[in-house]
Amino acid sequence: MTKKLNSIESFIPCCIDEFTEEDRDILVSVSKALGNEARIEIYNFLKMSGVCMTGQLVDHLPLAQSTISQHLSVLKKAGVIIGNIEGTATNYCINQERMKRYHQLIGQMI
Amino acid sequence: MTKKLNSIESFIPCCIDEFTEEDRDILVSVSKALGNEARIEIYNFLKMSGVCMTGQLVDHLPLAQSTISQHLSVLKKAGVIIGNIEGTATNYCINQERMKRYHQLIGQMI
DNA sequence: ACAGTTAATCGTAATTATACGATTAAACGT
DNA sequence: ACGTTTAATCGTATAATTACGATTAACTGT
Repeated sequence: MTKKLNSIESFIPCCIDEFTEEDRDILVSVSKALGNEARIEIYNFLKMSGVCMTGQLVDHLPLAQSTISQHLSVLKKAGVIIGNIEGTATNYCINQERMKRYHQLIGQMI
Repeated sequence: MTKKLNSIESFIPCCIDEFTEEDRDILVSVSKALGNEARIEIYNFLKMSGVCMTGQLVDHLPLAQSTISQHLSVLKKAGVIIGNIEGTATNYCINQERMKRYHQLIGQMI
């Protein structure tokens, strides 16, 4: 008898574990955001520079401006980075809190 | 002047950072492997049970046996889990070493 | 008001991921 | 030897991701 579900939406975690729905969401979304070479590179560049504008990333990476903007959007949606609009530019920086939480959750998984 | 590269293969990290090529690879591949709800669920189930067979996961998750086998393959390729063939069954467990290293790398990123 | 700068969004093509059922392969029990 | 059990692999459909150029939107400076 095979299962019919085409998605994982209906997961009811049957085993008692220490993760809330929100924890799971952080784990999946942050992992997904970090699971790409360009985004890891963006993250590290951001970490080194503290804060930087999209333009600097465009200069640094061999990718189109629109592609980098898309990657920044993914990182932002996952809460990994924060963007502050300053005039015509946008300054990005790492969301330390979110990353600390992610680090903690990975720690709990070991 | 737009860039022509269609991939990120040729990245030469221009900023001095503490990550080796291998570190980056661990970060990307483990993140990618964990960036999926079904695989997080598999991971947690594996963590709770210590060791388990594919069959137990098939019973636990609302997914086809082939799909779960595919997810296990992704986790295995990323080094997140280890599979031991025992007769007709395969016993999976978490690769503690790999996860510890990943945890450490995430820590370095904060 | 208007040209310039910066980044986001749109439209789209190509690739990769996710899911399934069916089949195959390997080891076990009788 | 033969059927059973268990998990991997194959073939394939659909969805999501990744990349691009073009366009749009918003703020600056003159």
